[in-house]
Formats: sequence, structure tokens, C-alpha cells
Amino acid sequence: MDMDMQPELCKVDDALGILVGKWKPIILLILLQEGTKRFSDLKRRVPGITQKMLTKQLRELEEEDIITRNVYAQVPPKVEYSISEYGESLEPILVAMHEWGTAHTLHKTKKGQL
Amino acid sequence: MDMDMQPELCKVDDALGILVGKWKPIILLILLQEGTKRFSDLKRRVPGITQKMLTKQLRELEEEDIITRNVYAQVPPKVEYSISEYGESLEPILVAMHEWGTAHTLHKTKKGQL
DNA sequence: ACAGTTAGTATCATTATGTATACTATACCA
DNA sequence: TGGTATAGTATACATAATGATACTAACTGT
Repeated sequence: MDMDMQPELCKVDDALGILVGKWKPIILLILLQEGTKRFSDLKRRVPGITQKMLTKQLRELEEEDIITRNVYAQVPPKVEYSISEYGESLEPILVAMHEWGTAHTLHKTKKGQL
Repeated sequence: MDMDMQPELCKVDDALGILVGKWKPIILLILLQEGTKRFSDLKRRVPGITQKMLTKQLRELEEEDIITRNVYAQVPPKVEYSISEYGESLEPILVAMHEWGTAHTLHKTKKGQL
């Protein structure tokens, strides 16, 4: 169909590249489901994540225009993150993954019981 | 909604855990779209992958019952891989990712042109 | 006798990813 | 005067993922 005969494959990797990482899907789900959050709120909602990692993930998501960063000139600092309009377009993928994950849990349970 | 107030997150991670890896989605798409393939066919269809990586990815997918491995008692050896019935249930996710990836390419192009 | 084929394994090197810990600025509160 | 809070940065380190390369068994064809 194309020069290297697999034009579609890289597209999937694009999506994966954005969703992947130990923390990104969790961050995205929180922002999608609960709306705008401050840095410290996110840190509380994602137990176990370090500041460095949270910062890194947020920066990467911002880079891809998936989330929006809003800094308030205050002390102590206040920074809010929210899903961008574009980022909302990821929702079907997250939903598909969530549905599959739920079914997968059952599948594993069944296997375990045999 | 649940004890730790984020019951959904781990489900998404389950799907992600299976799809992630530099090569898994490509392998899965090939098997989904083109059906059963031998090891060497896959190697040819996924340029750049090493035998070690291909073997590893296939083993992991097999572990999760996503693909099926069929060994023929021949010399030189012949081993065929195909998507399992269960593995086919991943298709909606792959499709959602592919669609998003396609739109994402446009999005990036637009940005680049500004 | 010797090269080519297939589906791997073994070993080592290099990156990528993640963790732990300490540190900063500045305002507010006691 | 000292402690608390926020949103980070800096540094060092540990672990996991990926890559490069060489090797194997056993049969076929030359």
C-alpha cells in the first residue's frame, strides 16, 4: 500500500508514545474525570510518584499539547493543569483500554481458577 | 467510588502493559491484519527488530494469551504465530490508537506550518 | 566438504526510565 | 525568629529496556 508496506503502524506508536509511561494514563484519567488540578493535588492523587517524575510527565504532556499549564503569580506558587481540547480526543483510547482492562481482569480470574 | 478512589486506573494500565514495548503494537497489527506468520516473516515485516527482541515480545504476548505459537517438528524449524481469539479483543484499542495517531499527524503538521 | 536455512539462545554494552534525597524562593502565621 | 507551604530544580544512583554480535542444531542442496 505504501513504500515500506506498513503505513499504519507508526500512527499507533504515536498514540502509544503519548500514553506510555508509568504515570501518564493515571494523570490523564484524573484530569479527564475530575478536571483542573494543581500540582500538589495531582501529587496527592497519584501516590508514590516523585516530584521529578510528576514534573517530567506533565512537561511531556504539555509539549504534546495534551494538557495546559497555568501559572499564577503568587507565593507560594500555584500552577494548574488541565486537559486541553486536543487532549480530550484521547478519551476514546482511554475508554477502550479501560473496557478491555476490565474484561482482562475477568479473563485472568477465570484462568486462575482452572 | 472505591476504596482508594481510583478503581479505573489499574485497568487501563493492564491494557497498556500488554500493548507497550517498542514492537508489540506493530507485531499485533501485522498479525491482526494479515493473519498467521512465521517467525522469519515477522522479522522481515518489522525492519530493525533484532531476533532477541522479536522473541521476547512474542513470548510476552504468548504469556498473556494474546497470540498463539505453533511449532512444526521440521528442520529447518518452522514456527507460526497468530492472534488468539482473546487477542482479537484488543482490536478496538488498536483501531482507536490508529485513528488518533492519524489525526495527531495532521495536528503536528498544522503546528509545524504556523 | 561446505554454505545456506530457521528459530532461536548467550553475552555484553548502551540507553531509558525511575527513585531518593536534598535544596531553593518567598510569603504567611505563631 | 522560626516553621509551614508550593512548585519546582539538582544530583546521584538503581533498575529495566533495548541493542549488537556471535553462536547453535540439523537438514538441504552443490
